[in-house]
Amino acid sequence: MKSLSLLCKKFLGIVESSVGTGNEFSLDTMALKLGTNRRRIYDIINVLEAVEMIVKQSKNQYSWKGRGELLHTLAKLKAMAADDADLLHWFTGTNSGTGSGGDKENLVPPTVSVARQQGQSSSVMDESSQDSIPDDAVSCDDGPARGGRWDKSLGVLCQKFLMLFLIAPKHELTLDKAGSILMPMKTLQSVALKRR
DNA sequence: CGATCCCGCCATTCT
DNA sequence: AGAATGGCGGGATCG
Repeated sequence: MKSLSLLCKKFLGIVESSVGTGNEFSLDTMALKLGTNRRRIYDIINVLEAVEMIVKQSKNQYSWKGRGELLHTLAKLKAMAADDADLLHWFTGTNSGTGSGGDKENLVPPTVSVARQQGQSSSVMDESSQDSIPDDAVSCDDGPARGGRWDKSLGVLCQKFLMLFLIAPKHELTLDKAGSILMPMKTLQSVALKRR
């Protein structure tokens, strides 16, 4: 009764019925309505934000974009994944897990480069042309939809995970394989810097 | 018993 | 400094 998946379903139910596409809602309100603490809401929001169903407006404020763009978002993620040579090689080459055929020896897990941002405000958006939004006021740098902390968050991890799924043969993936690709290799330094 | 998952402490990163 | 975020260890639960 407290699973994250159930919480997420309730979240969607509430946001779709009492918020409506294009409207805003506050994190606190959702926590209250769901009878849970803020911490859990962040988990849900991060994922929904990763698939662009939610957009952060300001602190504590988010807007519901609906499921309308979901397919487009997935398509963009898939395109980005298909563009990553290392990633493709990782799947086609010999390797642990779903072994298929074989040539070289073990490959070094590629570092999927999704939000390789230098600035901030990111999303899957990248594509090509300078399409829509002709600069203007609050540019992409520090618009209302802040983002300084987007990198290395549950959000990017979520997008990367989806990318793996989207290009995986038969759309199947083992947790071990996903982990080996998504988790950056440890170094003595990183281990030493571990908390405590 | 190993694999999963939830709770919530507390480090980070904003205002 | 206080508030907003969210990483992550550890205990609870599942199969």
